[in-house]
Amino acid sequence: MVEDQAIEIAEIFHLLGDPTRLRIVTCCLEEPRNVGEIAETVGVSASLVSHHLRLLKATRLVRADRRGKQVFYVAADEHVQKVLKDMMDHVAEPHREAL
Amino acid sequence: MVEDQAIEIAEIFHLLGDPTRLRIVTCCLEEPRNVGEIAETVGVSASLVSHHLRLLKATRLVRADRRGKQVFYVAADEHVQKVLKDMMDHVAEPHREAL
DNA sequence: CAAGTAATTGAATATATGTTCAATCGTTTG
DNA sequence: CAAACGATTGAACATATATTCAATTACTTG
Repeated sequence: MVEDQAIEIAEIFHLLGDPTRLRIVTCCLEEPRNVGEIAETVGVSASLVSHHLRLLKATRLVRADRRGKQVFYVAADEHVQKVLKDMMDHVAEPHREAL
Repeated sequence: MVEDQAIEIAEIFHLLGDPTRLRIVTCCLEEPRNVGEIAETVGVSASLVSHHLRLLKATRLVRADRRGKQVFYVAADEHVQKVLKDMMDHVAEPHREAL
């Protein structure tokens, strides 16, 4: 893997590497959710959610869609879903000791 | 996703979210590589590689195997490979503008 | 157009983190 | 056993980052 690729991919992993941000992404993985919903679901302030969404949007991990006063966010594509699913499998798998 | 899961998964993403560390993991993805090889391939000091490998080992993303003076490291399981592959697909995909 | 609601922004801060350098440890071998 | 080699460790430091709070923007509606 060349360094440019590594930097680009690491940037995405880095975004998913914060618990709050990860929960924000998973919150709008299936269907668009507005900032208020996300904030309540994740259990943090709308301000914090907005800060995180700005980063996620900048890297195209989510897309924004304003409807009146609210802004709805949804996960950008299916790769994110696959990555998350693989990672959940990884965590679910029992640890192998002393191979 | 519950918070405990989020924290555990985010911890792994966080480890892959640093370019140097990501390159270290990909370096020993196919076959075991010793610290010196990894350091030369990635282009950083053995000390830095060792620091990163300690974190990666603690989260079971890599496993260590000493052979004489050298210590060989290899990626822990196939989930990491799948996750990396999905992410490379994601990056490779052309960006969709103005959907 | 004023009030109210939803979301964003910016500054400030406390904390976490990547990297370097020197010292130490574990192993082999002369 | 001493020297050499590979790897690890710890301290120190500069930088990055998550979070909070207050102020501001965007939009709707009375």
